[in-house]
This record gives sequence, structure tokens and C-alpha cells, in this order.
Amino acid sequence: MEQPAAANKPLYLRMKEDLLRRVQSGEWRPGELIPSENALAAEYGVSVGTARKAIEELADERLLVRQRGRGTTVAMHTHRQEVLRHYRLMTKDGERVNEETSYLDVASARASSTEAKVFGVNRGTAVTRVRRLRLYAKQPVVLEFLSLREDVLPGVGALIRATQPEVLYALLEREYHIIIAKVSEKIMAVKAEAEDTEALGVRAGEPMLEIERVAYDLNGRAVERRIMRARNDTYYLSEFA
Amino acid sequence: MEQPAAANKPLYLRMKEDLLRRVQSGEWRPGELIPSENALAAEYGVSVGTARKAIEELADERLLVRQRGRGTTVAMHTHRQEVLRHYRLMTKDGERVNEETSYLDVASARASSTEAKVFGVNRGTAVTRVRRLRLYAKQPVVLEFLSLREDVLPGVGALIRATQPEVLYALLEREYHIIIAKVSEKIMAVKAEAEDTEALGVRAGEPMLEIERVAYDLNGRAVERRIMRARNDTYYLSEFA
DNA sequence: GAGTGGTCTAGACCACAAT
DNA sequence: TTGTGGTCTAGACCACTCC
Repeated sequence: MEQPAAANKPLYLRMKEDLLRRVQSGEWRPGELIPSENALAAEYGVSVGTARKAIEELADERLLVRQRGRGTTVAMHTHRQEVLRHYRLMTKDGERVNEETSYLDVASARASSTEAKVFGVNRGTAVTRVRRLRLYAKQPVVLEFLSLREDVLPGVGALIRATQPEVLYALLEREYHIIIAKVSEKIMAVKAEAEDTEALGVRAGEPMLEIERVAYDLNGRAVERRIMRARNDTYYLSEFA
Repeated sequence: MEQPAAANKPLYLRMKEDLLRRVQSGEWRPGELIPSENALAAEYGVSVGTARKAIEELADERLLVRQRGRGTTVAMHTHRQEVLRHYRLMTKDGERVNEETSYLDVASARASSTEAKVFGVNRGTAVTRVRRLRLYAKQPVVLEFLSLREDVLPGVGALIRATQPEVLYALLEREYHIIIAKVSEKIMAVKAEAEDTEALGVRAGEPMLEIERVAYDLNGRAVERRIMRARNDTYYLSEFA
């Protein structure tokens, strides 16, 4: 008959959303064990099978990691396979360009109109801009321009300067409890410009890959934007079913 | 019941593999209903929950499609979302380049060493080569070079010439019962050559996207290789979690 | 040995499609 | 009305981790 209100959604979905909320809220942090199936089933007043279904869906989405005998933890972005899944630029030999990072500069700035549009904020909002190089076999291969929202990540510039992280998203998790849940990349072919010549040693006018990435947190909020310009002896690998 | 030996794998996995085999064998064809959960559970001598788990995994992998009240069917590649999932080239406006196809030529040839390597066959094995254009707003945007194994797809050249299909993988399903299960793409930046100038009207030397795709069937066998050269007012879209 | 997740069973009721 | 898949329950036993 008529439902008062609540959600007419299945129990396991409502439970899943609440578990997600608890991860978002920082109640359970990446790497930490969450309560067992039995404990959660009791807490939510559902059967173990239902609790399991909620947990399993989050595990399928790689937000949780289940280990028999040990328990269920919140996934960490530092886990090797996570890093690899996000970094899809390969050298001609089929190796991931993921070896070494060299920071060029970190600066505060006001959001350009593009940045404002991507982040959904007003033009002029504070952002942190970072330039860095990815190296492979000691050679610079990718020139990266990062742009981070300071309203969401206050003081991130200083942190980056101080720690020069290899894996930025691990820093966001550790310091801001922000988990990158989705990434969108546009890959284009462009001509090398003076800056590329300087940083990567490519000839001006040569074709290069340009990748524009936007990274979203669990709430679907755009947190970081990144332009990557790669030497054309690399390729971008995309595999899907 | 006690299994004599067989695999020590869980029941639902063995059942899943057998269901997969039955799809591969052509016993159930794309678009057809397969037996219900209850029928399959009875047939395999397992509980409904176990049968459900086997079926659900195949549905998660998009090989099966479940519809409440109706039944479970083998997925068809012609389903709109399937086509879109495979075609990731977008115009600057964010529209998929997927509107119209114009075939230039279809010919038989002997596998080059690259083709032989990709397909895992001897050099000189028969292949069918196809050149075609993808149009958007009546303008040619992508020049494609397809190469198909004739040992796996006998007579495919004549079929393509006769039907000029918009969706090649739907033709492979219909005529050869071959389901494309995995696709791997390498995206590179290259210079436009004479052939691109002719077909797409781009200036020689301009940067273009070149995409090399290999398509695999359910057995993991490489069936098709494709080079796509796209005008640089397009981009390749990649989204992942 | 205690506790975890992984597999498996055998039911129940429901929402939905087809007829 | 019949049969389908979707949700949910309440158990059982097992493989594994940790102490």
C-alpha cells in the first residue's frame, strides 16, 4: 500500500548508501577495518545475506576490500593496482610511465574560466597549480599541469611542496579524507610548443598526446584537473569488455 | 552431493564456466532466452541461490541480460549501449562520432608480419582488409583500416561488401556466432599523411589521433585488428572508477 | 581457538511481463 | 493467472588469518 515516505528502495541499497556515507564522513578511513558482516547485519537489523550484498557491491566498486579470515577494509589508493589502473600512459616497450616524478613548481592562483567551469565554482576562486615531470629511464616523458581546488583542499600547495608525493591521490586520502572515485580523461593530438621542447626535448610542431583529466571524489565533486602532455613515443592504453 | 574429483572450484564457478561454454558453442544465441534460474538449478543439481550467482556474474560481465518477469537472454551487440561503449571518439561538442559509415574498399590479402603477430598466426595467412570512413554531420572524420582473420571468418569480405554494416560486431554475431568480449586500444599522436589529406581533408603534417584496436572473442582469440585515424578536432573519451 | 569472509542450501514473498 | 527474476531470511559448513 502507500509507503509513508522513507525510500521504497531495497534494504541492501539503503544499507549500501549508509555504508558509503560512513566512509565519506571519515568514520572509517582508508586502510581501516570496518565491522564484520555479522556486526553490521545486527546493527542494521537485517540478515547476514542482505548485509553481505550491500558490502559486496561496494567491494565490486573497489571502495572496500574483503579478505577472508581478516575482515573488510576501506580501499587505499596507494595499493599498487589502484595506481596502475589510473596511469595508462605506456612507453613503446609496453612499460607504464610511472617511475619517477620531478616537481617543477607549485603556486597559488585564481581559477581561470576553464577551471571554474570544470570545478563548478566562480571564476577567481583560489586554486593551486603544479607543474611536474614524469620520468622513465631517467628521461622526462610527460609534462603535467595540475590544478587543485583550495576551497576543498586548503593548504595543499604547501603539502605538495613539502612532500613531493609520487601518488597525489594517496596524499588527498591521508590528509583530507578525500577518496577519488571517478576519473574522466579526454585524449587529443596536439602540436608540441616551446614549453614542451624545453621540458621534454621534443621538436616544436611534432605531434604529442594531450590528456585532460578531471578527478571526482565520492560525492561526484570535481576536485582536481590535470593536463598531461606526453612525448609521442608513448601511447595511451585503454582496455575494456 | 559429493563430487568425485573434478575441479575443486566452487560449484557456482564451474556452472558459470559451463554456461559460458554453452553460449560460445552457439547453443544459446544472442537475443535468445536461456532457461530460467529454477530450470538451470535443477539441471545442474544445485540450489537456486547458487545458480543465481553463476548467472549474475555473467550478467555483470554483460554477456547475459536479466529481465524480471521475462527471463534471461544472451546479450546482443546491437543494443545501443553496447555500441556506444565501444565507440569512444567524440567531436569537440561531445557527440559520439557514430553517425554514418562509408565503405571505400574491401580486399583479400596475406597477413603482414604485424597482423600475423597480433592474430597469432603465420605470416601470409589470409586476411580481409577493409578501408572505410566514419562521418559526422556529413563530413568525414575518421579513416579506418580493418583487418579480419579469414581462417576464423570465411567469406567475411563478401558479406561486408554486400551489407556494408554499420556495426561490424553485430554482423560477426549474426553470421559467425562470434561474440566480441574484449577490446584493447592503443592511442597515439601521429602526423597526417597523404592518405589522410585525401580522405579527411586534413593538412599534411598536422597532428592526428591514431588508435590501434584489437578485438577478442569469448575465447580470448584475436579476431579483428583496426587502425583508426581521426581528425584532431575529435578526442578520445576514457572514463573509469 | 575465535572470528572472519566464502560457499551453499531451502525456503518465503514481491514486482513485473506475458498471455 | 503463470512464471520470471529481485529481495530477504536463517541457517550450515568451510578456508583462512590472527593470536
